[in-house]
Amino acid sequence: MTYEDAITALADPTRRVIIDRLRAGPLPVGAIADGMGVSRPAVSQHLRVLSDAGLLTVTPSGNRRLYAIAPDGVDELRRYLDTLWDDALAAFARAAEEKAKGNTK
Amino acid sequence: MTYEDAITALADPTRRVIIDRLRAGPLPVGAIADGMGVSRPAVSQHLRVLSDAGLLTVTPSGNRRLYAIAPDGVDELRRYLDTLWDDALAAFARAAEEKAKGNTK
DNA sequence: ACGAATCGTAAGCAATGACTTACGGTAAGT
DNA sequence: ACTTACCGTAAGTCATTGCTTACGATTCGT
Repeated sequence: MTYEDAITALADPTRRVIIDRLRAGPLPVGAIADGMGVSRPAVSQHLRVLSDAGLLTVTPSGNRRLYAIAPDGVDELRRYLDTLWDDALAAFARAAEEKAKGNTK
Repeated sequence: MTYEDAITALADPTRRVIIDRLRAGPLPVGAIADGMGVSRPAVSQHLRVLSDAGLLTVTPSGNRRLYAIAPDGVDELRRYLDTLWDDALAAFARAAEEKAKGNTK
């Protein structure tokens, strides 16, 4: 649910492939696993991790289960990186200013 | 150098603590490691990973080495999440539209 | 010039995690 | 009803990786 879970989930290459496959829209597990190089149970486990991290939503549809990217989960991680970026820029500017002040030579 | 290295680097909790300590500005290794619960060599290894991922810059200053957050590296990861967020929103809107169209009953 | 401080690297170890095969459970088709 | 399709879970294996201790290299202080 936190951005830490999200970033941990996205750290795995296989899970990023799954996310990429869902960029165009929701897919059932079989379609996701098809031609991915890993077994379908492995994909199921990854889907579980991504769902727990809040990055995916599941909607059972009859026999199958449709997975889709959850914009809210992505946004949470996005906001963390925004604050990190702001702080980094501020620190960078401050360091440049200090350096300029110290240039007495 | 890629966003994949960056996200892998940020997946570790200890490394996120290091990043947090650098938000206010550059610090030498000793100051980063002080009171962190892990040994200084461990911090050095983490700094190496973060640097390789393009998230930190190193500026040797005499005896010490100052580490600072690299805004460019953070921005690269930020842009990846932005595109992911855009696609997720578009897919979400499309799915909602399809659902509305299918509501003949 | 000599000792202390700062830091990176090497080697070894233990824990985490990603994968496989096997199985059970529910829905769809005939 | 019975078979087939779709999916999650359990147990076990193997590679990855984060940590520690030990060591070497460079720089500062006196």
